[in-house]
Amino acid sequence: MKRDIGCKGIRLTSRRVLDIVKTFECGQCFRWNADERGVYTGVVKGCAASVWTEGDDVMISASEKARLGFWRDYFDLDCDYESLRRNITQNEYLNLCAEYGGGIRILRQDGWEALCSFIVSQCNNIPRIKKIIETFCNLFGDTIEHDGKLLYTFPDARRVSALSPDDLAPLRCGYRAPYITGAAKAVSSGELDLDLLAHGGYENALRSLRAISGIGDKVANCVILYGLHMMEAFPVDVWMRRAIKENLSEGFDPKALGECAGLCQQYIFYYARSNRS
DNA sequence: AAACAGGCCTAAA
DNA sequence: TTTAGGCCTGTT
Repeated sequence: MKRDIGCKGIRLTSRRVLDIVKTFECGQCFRWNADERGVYTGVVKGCAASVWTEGDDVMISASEKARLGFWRDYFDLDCDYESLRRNITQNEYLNLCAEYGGGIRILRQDGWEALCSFIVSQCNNIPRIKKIIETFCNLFGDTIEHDGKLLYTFPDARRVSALSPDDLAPLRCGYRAPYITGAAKAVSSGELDLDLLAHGGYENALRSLRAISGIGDKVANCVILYGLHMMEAFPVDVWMRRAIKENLSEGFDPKALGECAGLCQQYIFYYARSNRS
């Protein structure tokens, strides 16, 4: 019912700054789900929220536990995307992608969740990725209540490190199961310190992540971009490879995009996926 | 039925 | 350093 939502929400930002449908559906995250009214509900770092659009405003209803600043950070609202976008307008194709993807935010997700999620994503499709992660949370996460409903947190690395690949059989994630438990052991033991990596530079993060079994160049770049919040990361999958080949010059180098690379990648990816045949 | 899906690992040149 | 084949599973 609409009235419930109307009274409890507070304004997060404008719809021009944050397009929730594009942001949640552009493939960077897997745990936000819309109801029939278009209200998205998700759990971030143990905190639940519902987000929706009302006229020109984006509204949010979250528990007391997480202040508004927490969600502003998650949606990267302190970063000026307009100035980032100016860096790519000189190329006609990139400009088209940027126009099409206007309102997309690169979410500042939890590093461990991003790590697991993109391990699961390899050679997989989005509905199945979402299902595997949902089962993962339902089985091994903690329960929290939000808006009268029971939700699940993403299981932390310590919890998962105590599991065997066989324990993950209900996920039906196949050969990825040992990758997940192995990564959990690396993170919970401190061998892989994601907080440290977030401040230690792109190249260092890439090297450290790739040392983990099951993490190659593509997954590592996704973790760096979505989980460690380094905008120079530029994940290239089969969609990106094709889009680049068909639309950009042979000498295209994402490094030239600098701090805009990650956002630019998201625009290209979203445009390619949205206009597939 | 057989191929493919938002890769990665290993073995082999 | 690059390339082929295999891999869990679900869908087409």
